[in-house]
Amino acid sequence: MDFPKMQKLKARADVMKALGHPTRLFMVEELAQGELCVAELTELVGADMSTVSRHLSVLRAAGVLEDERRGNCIYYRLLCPCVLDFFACAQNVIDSAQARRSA
Amino acid sequence: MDFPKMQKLKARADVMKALGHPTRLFMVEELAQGELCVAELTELVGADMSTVSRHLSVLRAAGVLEDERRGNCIYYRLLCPCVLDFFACAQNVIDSAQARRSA
DNA sequence: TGGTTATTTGGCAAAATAGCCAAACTGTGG
DNA sequence: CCACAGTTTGGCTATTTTGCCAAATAACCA
Repeated sequence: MDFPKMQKLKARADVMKALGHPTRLFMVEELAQGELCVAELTELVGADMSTVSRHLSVLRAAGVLEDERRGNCIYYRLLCPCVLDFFACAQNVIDSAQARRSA
Repeated sequence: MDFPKMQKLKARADVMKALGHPTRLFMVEELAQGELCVAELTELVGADMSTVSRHLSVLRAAGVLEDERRGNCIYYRLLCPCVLDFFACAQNVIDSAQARRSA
């Protein structure tokens, strides 16, 4: 496999990987309805704020979210709503597997 | 967060996570064009066959692939082609981030 | 200036992942 | 039955990820 192709694969995999954690998936779902600050997300997630902050930075690094400081708070926003389509497909994968197991 | 919701999130995250590796992404791309056996995928990937086999089992466990034995060979098939849409979206995320950095 | 709130970062330990080798397993054909 | 090709699994180490605490940073207000 040549190097540029490899890099492209890695970049794409990083986006998927960023979404490959329950907490991060949850936060993306919540942010689909509008921006939220770290404190609000921390409340929703129910983990340490430092943990939430780290998850957010993973999503930001992957290009999924962007942040904006307003006063004391830092608000996070969903950048590419197309990632929401992942959820439906992932559910489809799960449901199909379930149906296959039942059959 | 209640327990059933948590489990649903985890299941979806597992699908994303399964796709969150360059080698696995590559294999899914190749399998989009038709089934391949482990030996063929090993040749394409260029890693140890045991490594390829483990990656395939991750994708199978996530419900992305299914396998079928025919004689000596085990063929893997893509189950939900909708995962291919992930690729376009992931590229979109990457390109948008790139554009933002340039601006 | 100092105090307070919101957030990130450093540091650490536990857990998960990745990759290789070697051994085991599965079906084929003599 | 044996030998062989294709595949998976056990076992190991190296690396990465996760999550908490504590300390640092950033912006507000008095």
